[in-house]
Amino acid sequence: MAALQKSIEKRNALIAATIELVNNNGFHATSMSKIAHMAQVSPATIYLYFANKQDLVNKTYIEVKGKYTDYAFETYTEKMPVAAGFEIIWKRIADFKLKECKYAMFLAQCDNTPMIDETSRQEGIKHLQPLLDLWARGKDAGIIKPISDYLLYAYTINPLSFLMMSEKRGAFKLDATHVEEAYQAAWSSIKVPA
Amino acid sequence: MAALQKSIEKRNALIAATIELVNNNGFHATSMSKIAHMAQVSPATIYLYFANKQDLVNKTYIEVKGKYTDYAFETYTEKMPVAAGFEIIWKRIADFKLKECKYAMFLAQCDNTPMIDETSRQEGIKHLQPLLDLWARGKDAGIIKPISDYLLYAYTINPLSFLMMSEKRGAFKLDATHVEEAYQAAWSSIKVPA
DNA sequence: TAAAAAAGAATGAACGTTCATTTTTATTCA
DNA sequence: TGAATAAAAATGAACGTTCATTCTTTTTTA
Repeated sequence: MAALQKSIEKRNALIAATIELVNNNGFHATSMSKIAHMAQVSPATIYLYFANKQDLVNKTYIEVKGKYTDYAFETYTEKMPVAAGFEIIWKRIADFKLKECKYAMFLAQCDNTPMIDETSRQEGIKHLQPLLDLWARGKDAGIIKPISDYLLYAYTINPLSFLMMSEKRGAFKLDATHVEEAYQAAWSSIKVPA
Repeated sequence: MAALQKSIEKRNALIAATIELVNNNGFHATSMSKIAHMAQVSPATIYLYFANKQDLVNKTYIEVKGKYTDYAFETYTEKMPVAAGFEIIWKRIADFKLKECKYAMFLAQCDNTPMIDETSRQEGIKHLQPLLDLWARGKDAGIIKPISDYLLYAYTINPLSFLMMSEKRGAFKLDATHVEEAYQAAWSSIKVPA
């Protein structure tokens, strides 16, 4: 059992090192030997846990995407009214992007480059289903505009990535006031006018 | 004059090759020899036009960003009313992201990875000034919500990047109806309610 | 005919990955 | 319980390849 324990620690260390190095230097400048060095492991050891570099980065992506969606839906239940449920999910996601911004940055990089295999990308999307279901409920009830889920995502959730990135670059501080303003902007853009 | 002419053609070919290869394979998998081959030039020749790979990609970024902002503001003048001016700029940008999507994809990749030097990044931002001025006018007139320009950008312009990327992946078709819906969402999110 | 532009071949460094060993762990038997 | 041993995990060195860049030579231009 101690052996398995140790293995999981090493795997976690490798994934953590991958995230940090890719965030700071990009995928192209992140070599297997640098990942190994940061995880305090031999380069050869990586290949006991992952088939190759592509597999390592794919698995890292899926793992981080999982953390993201788990966090997003943790306090949400399907019984909640549409508007309240949306606010809860939106604010959890905002929270995640602020508090776990190393994860959010990694996802932003993955989502805007060809570094992730298409299959792994789709694997990561699956867990957003509760949000899509909420939107379907909202459209049926005439609370949310009857437009594509891609548009809804683009105007509510995705802006948070831009804001997180701007903050990371030091151009902008996303404090509690800004978060509330951002939420109002998000909700304004998709709610059916009274 | 023929010599200079030829030089500009080669430079353009190198920049076009860089955009295409980076879009398809990412910065990490785009080698100088592949760029040279696609531009029908010797690898050594690249170094007559650019100091090194980083310089090549920085200059490509600035050039593409210039095309983007030139296009965005082409039909806009400062005399226009706020709402009309915003609609014109927004729709020009939407147009650019749809019609010149190879440029838009390249910018999305640059803006979400560490592949561009910070100085080149800031060089590229400068040309957005007319939009910032328009927003200042709109805030003064009580037409646009008095919130940070980063929030305004995040909720109006940036969603177009996400939609363009979704379309590029084949998940979504951004037709004229969707563009109009997206514009309404954008404007709803930043206008002061009546 | 001199200068500028371009070329292909060559460079050392760094890459991802594999290989031959060594170290660690778990199991077996006294 | 403790030495013997087999299996698993981990290693550092080495592999062939590819990289960005430079060097020397050739071609083109003025």
